[in-house]
Amino acid sequence: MSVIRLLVLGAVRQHGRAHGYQVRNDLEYWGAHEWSNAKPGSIYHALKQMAKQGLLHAHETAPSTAGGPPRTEYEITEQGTEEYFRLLRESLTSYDQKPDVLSAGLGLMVDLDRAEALALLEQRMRAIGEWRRSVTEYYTPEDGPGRLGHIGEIMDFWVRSADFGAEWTRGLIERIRAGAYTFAGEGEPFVGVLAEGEENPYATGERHPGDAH
Amino acid sequence: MSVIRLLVLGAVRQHGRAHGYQVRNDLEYWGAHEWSNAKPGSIYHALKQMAKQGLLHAHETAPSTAGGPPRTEYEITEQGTEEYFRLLRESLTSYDQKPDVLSAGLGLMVDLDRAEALALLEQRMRAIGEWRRSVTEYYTPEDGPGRLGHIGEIMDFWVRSADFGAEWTRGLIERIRAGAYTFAGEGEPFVGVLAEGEENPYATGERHPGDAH
DNA sequence: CCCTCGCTAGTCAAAGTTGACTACCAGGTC
DNA sequence: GACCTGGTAGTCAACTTTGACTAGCGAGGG
Repeated sequence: MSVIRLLVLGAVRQHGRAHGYQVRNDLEYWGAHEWSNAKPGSIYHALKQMAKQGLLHAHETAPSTAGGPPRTEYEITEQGTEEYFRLLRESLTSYDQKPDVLSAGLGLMVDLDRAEALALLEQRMRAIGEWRRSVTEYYTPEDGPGRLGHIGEIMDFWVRSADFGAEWTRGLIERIRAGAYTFAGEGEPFVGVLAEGEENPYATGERHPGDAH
Repeated sequence: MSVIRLLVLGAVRQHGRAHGYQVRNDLEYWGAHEWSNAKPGSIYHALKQMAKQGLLHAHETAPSTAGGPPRTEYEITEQGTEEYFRLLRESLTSYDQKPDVLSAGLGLMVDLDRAEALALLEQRMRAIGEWRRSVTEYYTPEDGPGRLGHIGEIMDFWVRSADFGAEWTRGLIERIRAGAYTFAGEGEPFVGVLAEGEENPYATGERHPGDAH
């Protein structure tokens, strides 16, 4: 499950036709550089790779109007659209502890219709529950917890994280069920990408304290 | 910050002298294959790379007693020990949202003394607080939250995750302060690695439901 | 006594990630 | 009019990660 691929496919799809730098800006607008590994190198690599695999179609265009090297524009193919929705559905249902996947799914969930988003999130709840059950069973030594010593803290941390994830998901489900946000097929969609030339209110390279360096 | 490096250094250090397969088994014993990218390829790669960089010293040994190809044993160098403690301290103090780093730190924190572990975790609390403050300031549009539409859910998720992380850390600090676990210099350490030939009670390739595939 | 199974111990090519670097142009400035 | 800054658009080499593959040995079944 590559978060970059999901994000890049989502960005290209919303634009219809986009070049690398636009995608890069969208991801920054979404804050993706903060919670995922969305860096220039990864983005351009993903575009090229997915073009090679037929998920995107590359158009070589004339050198840009505003300086810089000639740029390549990409369009999503039918195969790419299928892959996009596959990744998006997976990001919302699977519980894999790495929060970047879920974040990407949240940013793009409105490309689904409301009913499906709800169904996927319900499925997520079940997945978390099953994960929790299997892990607590599996890692509890016969002579009770505590037997693991400080290693047990790791498990405690996972399990409580899973509980937190479930609780948060439940809240999200309620908000969506109560009518929050605009999903596919519900009129004017939320504008999630930057138009050509629009400035990004959140774009700075600023670091936050506590960031790992 | 490479989790693999931290884990591998920690495992080699506890053994005194270890070959790749032993390290691999320790990481499985710690459950690291569940919450980090500890796979054979990564482990062997990290060993080789760190040997090249002088963090480990490699001994070529005779073909093993129990079949298989000739194996290489590694010992940690002084430089490697420094790097190990640097990574370990960083894993406990820095807040980077990816839970694998913290998990590794938890598994290895008893290599520090109790006072230092507590100080580092207090530092972690402060880092989470600063991170939270800077992010909520920075990403709150002038016309109030909600302005971000569903994209705001991503931020809500991060911020609440940070709160959860802080709360959990506080609990851990209390347990440690109350005398839980055995830290460096406090007598018989907890046995965190498998002796040669000891079987691993948690070793199966079993998948858990909800795992991403 | 042969054959398969599973464990030990690891390799390798392909893919992905990182961080630093390039080149070009516009606009201000000394 | 030379220079410097900042934005646009992207490349590249070095490194890391992934998942599938290899090869040897012992135990046990037939």
